[in-house]
Amino acid sequence: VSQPYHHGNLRQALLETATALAREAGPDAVVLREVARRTGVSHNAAYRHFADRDALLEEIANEAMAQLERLMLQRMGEVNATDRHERARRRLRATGRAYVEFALSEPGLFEVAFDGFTLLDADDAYCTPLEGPFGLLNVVLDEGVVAGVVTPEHRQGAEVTCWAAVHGFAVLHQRGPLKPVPAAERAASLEIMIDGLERALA
Amino acid sequence: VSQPYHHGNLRQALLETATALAREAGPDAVVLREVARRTGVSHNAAYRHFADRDALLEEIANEAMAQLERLMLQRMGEVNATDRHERARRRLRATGRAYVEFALSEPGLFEVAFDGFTLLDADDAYCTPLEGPFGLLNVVLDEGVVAGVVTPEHRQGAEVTCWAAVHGFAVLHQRGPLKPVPAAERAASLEIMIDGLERALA
DNA sequence: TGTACATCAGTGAACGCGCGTTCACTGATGTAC
DNA sequence: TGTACATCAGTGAACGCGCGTTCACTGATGTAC
Repeated sequence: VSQPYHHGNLRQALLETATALAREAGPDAVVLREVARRTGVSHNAAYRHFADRDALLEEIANEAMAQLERLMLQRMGEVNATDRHERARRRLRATGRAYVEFALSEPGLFEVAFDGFTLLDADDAYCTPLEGPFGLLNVVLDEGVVAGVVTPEHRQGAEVTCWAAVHGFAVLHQRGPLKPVPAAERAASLEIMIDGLERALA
Repeated sequence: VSQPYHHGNLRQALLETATALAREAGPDAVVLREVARRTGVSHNAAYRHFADRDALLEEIANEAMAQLERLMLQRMGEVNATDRHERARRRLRATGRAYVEFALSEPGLFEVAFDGFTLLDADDAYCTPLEGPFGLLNVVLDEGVVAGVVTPEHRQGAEVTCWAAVHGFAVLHQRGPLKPVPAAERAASLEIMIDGLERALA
């Protein structure tokens, strides 16, 4: 037999295939039978490792969210200004830019990351997420207050404003009516928006 | 026969049923066979009136977009300030609020309205939409410039900033991670965001 | 005014597709004695 | 060191589902003469 009966690390292999499918075409493309096919395994083998399709999707979503966070952290880390004020400003901007960058360069993963919430009920417990991209945004905003980039009065609710702006920008350009806007113009208009956000927070 | 063989206005009836389905559960719920079932007609009768499922969906999407625009116009019209500056300010705010109001009160239609663009290719011709909700936003922003609510330097790109903000706000609360935020808190945070946008434009 | 006939609107059966999930199974692995 | 046996991982067939779309049809309508 060319392939051993026991795969060895099927769980990981399935996750990778599924992630690849998600990258290519979003959540709907993550189809159990196709994942199995591509991994070269029978169509029901996945049930040894995941309760059902939703469980598999959830893991991909978590990983995607982590990737988004990692990119934000990386872009923040690339800021090398020494001046405290300037540094906080740039880190704030870098965070927002990274969010949009991820959404537009990995549309499938971005979609998967935010799709799980559809199942969420409107009257589920609301736990302020201190972790993840949202948590990171809060950190950077707090830095902004300390460095004088964000006025204390404008700090409250700033998370939502900033998040909404970058998220909306991403969605409108990724799969919305602004999809045909050329990349250069899109980049310019993102800078304009971030300028505006800075003014809103100052 | 209780029902006449010829329906008389089947096209309209199908559209209404389909819109009802879209309202209840979004684009995926608009299933030809279900539309036919609910309209009390054979499952393929729709093909006399629509080329295919996509054609039907597109009509619902257009109608949904028109409804969104109508709500925005209505809320703008309800502003009764006489002072020019105050009036422009309030109309601007009302426009944004109406956008979010529609998205959250008619999530299914809102989703349908923006779903058609998924098929759009990234390198399709980019025609600045002078009509529709986006056009309306531009009108209100121009009014803002005249009335001194929006600085001329900040007018450029303001459409995208404002649109992105309200759209992101809507999406995050409608089917995103902010879904569990209670209505009162959500309303307050929307006002904070609009305050911020005003500062960004001034 | 009456009737033949073209046209239109709706029907019922069928095609082809693909999915998620379950069932009873078989092949491989490793551990206790 | 060798072997019985429990356990685990993967298989193949099948179930039940529902969809969009097409085909050849039939029932109703209206118009030309």
